[in-house]
Amino acid sequence: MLLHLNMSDDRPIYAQIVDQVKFAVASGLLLPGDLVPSVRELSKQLLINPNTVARAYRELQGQQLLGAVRGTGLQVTERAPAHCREERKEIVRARLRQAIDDAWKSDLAPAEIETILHEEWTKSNGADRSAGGRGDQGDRHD
Amino acid sequence: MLLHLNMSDDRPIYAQIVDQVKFAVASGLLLPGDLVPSVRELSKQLLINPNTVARAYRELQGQQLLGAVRGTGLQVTERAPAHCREERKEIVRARLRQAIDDAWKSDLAPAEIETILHEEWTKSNGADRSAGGRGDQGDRHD
Amino acid sequence: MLLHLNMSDDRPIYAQIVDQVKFAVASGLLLPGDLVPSVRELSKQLLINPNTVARAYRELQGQQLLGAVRGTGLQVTERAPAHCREERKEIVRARLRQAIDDAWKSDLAPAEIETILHEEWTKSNGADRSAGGRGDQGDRHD
Amino acid sequence: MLLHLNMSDDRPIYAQIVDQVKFAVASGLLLPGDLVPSVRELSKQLLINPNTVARAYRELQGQQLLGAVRGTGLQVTERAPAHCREERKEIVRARLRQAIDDAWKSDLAPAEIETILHEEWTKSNGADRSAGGRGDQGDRHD
DNA sequence: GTGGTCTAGACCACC
DNA sequence: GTGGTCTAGACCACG
Repeated sequence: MLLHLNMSDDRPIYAQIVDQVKFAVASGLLLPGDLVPSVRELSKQLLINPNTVARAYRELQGQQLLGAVRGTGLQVTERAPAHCREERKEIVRARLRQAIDDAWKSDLAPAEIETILHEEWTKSNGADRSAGGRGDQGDRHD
Repeated sequence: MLLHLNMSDDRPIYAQIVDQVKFAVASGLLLPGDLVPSVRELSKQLLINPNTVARAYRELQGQQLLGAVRGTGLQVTERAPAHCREERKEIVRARLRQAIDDAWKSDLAPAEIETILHEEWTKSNGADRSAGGRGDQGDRHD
Repeated sequence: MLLHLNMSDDRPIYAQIVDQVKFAVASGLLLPGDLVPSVRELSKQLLINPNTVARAYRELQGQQLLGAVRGTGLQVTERAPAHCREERKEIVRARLRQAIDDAWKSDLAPAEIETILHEEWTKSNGADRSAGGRGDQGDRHD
Repeated sequence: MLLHLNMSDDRPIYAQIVDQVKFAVASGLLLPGDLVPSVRELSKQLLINPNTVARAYRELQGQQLLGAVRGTGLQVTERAPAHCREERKEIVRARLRQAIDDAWKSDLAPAEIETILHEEWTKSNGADRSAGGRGDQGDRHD
């Protein structure tokens, strides 16, 4: 399934959907021209109200990441991938900055901060990652 | 002034107060035994509803970082500094991990992530920091 | 090609077709007695659903701008040109009035409005127009 | 009453509200810092569902013309007036351009177009206008 | 009191 | 079938 929610997350459902779509676009799972699941279908998949899905999609349309093709559905726009990748990068950077900033403000020693940074980076690096483009983690391209 | 809020921040005011106090304790600005400003006084300083301050203090009492001294006010507990420092460290670590994780999930190239990490760390390191405790490092006038 | 659509326009496709035909009639590109393309052919040309074309033609028949000729197709009626020209004029007038009205309501200064009016008129006037009918009204310049 | 709807208008209610607010801001009826009517109050005034009002306000927040003050209401932002005035101007200009363009495309004679333009402008100019700033139709400029 | 989120279900226009 | 609009009513967090 393309999208999946985390009900125990405290973020609003609609916002999670927005983010999932952005993720999918940023990572190339959704390409320009692809149709996203219809409001009704996705709401059935996720067991939520269609309005909630519709709201998420509306938000994405407002940011011009999705475009309506009348009577057909909603389509990933041309500009979406660049936009999403850029946004993700900025978010990562902002989070990082804030974390580091907080560390300083909490009077953690520089060495201590650097240690944490290094630890987390190697840890994440060690985890065998596989994601990206069409083909997912499956090892076949039909 | 000990605390300052950011009204345009999207976090609840009471939570901002909680965090500010924790910061102050973690960084040694507030030491065990110090009295925090009274609900009434703080609410006047910050131009907010006394209930909001009260709620923040209640939260802090619940975490046993503040303790009531009858007829006097609320004071920082003995266990607070260690607790706060530990908590800050965990928060920093968690944020970092999440940022890195998101980077991976967004299909950013490892090199790209590492660059951002490095950039932000150097940037923060370059900024001449001065904060921290009382007596030993600071020249505060209150 | 006689008609061309703008899929990214927010107006319904069938309405766009209706308008295009009216334009063509108003400007003399289509004269009374001319046959419009068949539903099947036009839908193939424009890559749209035949139902959509049919709906547009139905609308035009309803306004008596097209008439069915049994076994032949739909042809432009005698009354169509005058009707279309009149309608276009009214639409232009209405749009203009609304734009000016909005300008007033928005508290734009009269001078400001007049400037915009003048600017747009000169601009459009400068663009070397070439349109127009067949035979008699030929290729007019200014 | 600050806002009023036109139920016979075919535009969505929420969009009408959005526009009304923008008008009010552009014309100085609402100034930065002013609170707009609460969702519940406005929905009662206009006899519509609170959700509909909320949606309009959400849209305005998305465009950063309104900002939430928690527990208090929604406030006109600093940047709103300039933004709204600019937008109105662009809308007027776009409508005008489109009307003129359509006129050309319909093969109306230049003189004819100019006549219409002139007629509508003088007509609107003749109507004794009064609007703008606080004080409504009073004839003073503070 | 304020706005924000979500559900449930109706009706519409378009293709 | 598609999305878009609107209503009605519930629940939550915040001040």
